[in-house]
Amino acid sequence: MPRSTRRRPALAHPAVEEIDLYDVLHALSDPTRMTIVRILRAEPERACGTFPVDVAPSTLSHHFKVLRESGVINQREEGNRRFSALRTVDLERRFPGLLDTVLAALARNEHGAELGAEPAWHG
Amino acid sequence: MPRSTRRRPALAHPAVEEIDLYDVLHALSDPTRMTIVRILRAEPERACGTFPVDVAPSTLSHHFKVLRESGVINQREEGNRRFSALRTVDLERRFPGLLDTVLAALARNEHGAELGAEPAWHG
DNA sequence: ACCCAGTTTCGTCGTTTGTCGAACATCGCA
DNA sequence: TGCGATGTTCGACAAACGACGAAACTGGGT
Repeated sequence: MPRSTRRRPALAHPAVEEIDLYDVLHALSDPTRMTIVRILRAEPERACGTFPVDVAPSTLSHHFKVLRESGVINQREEGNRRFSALRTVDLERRFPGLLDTVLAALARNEHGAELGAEPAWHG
Repeated sequence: MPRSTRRRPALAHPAVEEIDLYDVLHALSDPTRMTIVRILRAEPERACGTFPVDVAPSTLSHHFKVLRESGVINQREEGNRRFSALRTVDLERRFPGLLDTVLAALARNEHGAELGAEPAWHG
C-alpha cells in the first residue's frame, strides 16, 4: 500500500514577493503566535512541541499553520518532528524593519505599561 | 427635556501607557482601516465622512471606533462633524517606529509584489 | 509486528469580526 | 419649529477565529 510511497504534501509557504502585509499583521496580532515569534527570534530553529505555550496541541498546530501561511515562519520536516524558524531574511527583504520594530514594541507592551511613563501627556 | 442639557458621552481614548500592541496590530490588519490611517498620515485632521472608502456609514463608524479604542486615532467633535487624527506622537512614544515602519511596509505591499524582486531566493 | 511520541486533520463549539439597513441623535440653518 | 446633513447605535447575519477532543497519520524504537 502507499505506505512510504505516498509523500506527505509539501508544506505551503508563500514566496517572498507574495507575503501579504495584512496576513502578517493578523498573524502577529495574537498573543500565542507572538510568543512563538519572540522565542523563535532567539534561536535559529525549534521543534513545534517544545514551545512553552499553554494550549492544546491541535491549537498550537493551527497557530503554526497561520504563521507559516502568512510567511512569518518556515517549517521543515525532520523525521517525526517539525522544525520552525523565523523567515527573518525574507521578511526583512519584503518589509524592511517590520519584524524588529514589532518585536521591540512587544517588549514595551509587556513591562512598558507601568514603568517609564513621563508625568502625563495629551496628544 | 434634556435636549442640550445631556452631554454626549465623551469619546473613549486609551491613555498612552494603555495602548496595547495587539489591539494596534489588529486595528491595522484590516484594509479599510489601513486606508484610513494612510490618508490620515498625510493630513493633520479629517472629517469622518470625507474618506474615500466604499463602505456603509455604519461600517465606517465601526472602523473608526476600532481605531480610536485601540489608540491609533484621536477623535474630536466639532458641531455636527467628528474629526479624526492620527495619534502619531503617542504611538511614537509607546511603540517607537512602529507606525512609520508599518506604513512603509504598506507601500511595498501594494506595488511591491510585481516589482523589485531579485532573481529568486529561498529562506 | 507492535506501540509510542510527535503533529496534523477533522468536527464542533462559542465568540468575534465585518458588513449592512433601519432607527435614532445632534447640530446648523431656514 | 422643522428639515437636512452628519454620525452613531442597534440588531441581524454570514464568515472567520481560537479553542478543544477525538481520530489518524508518521517515523523511530522495542
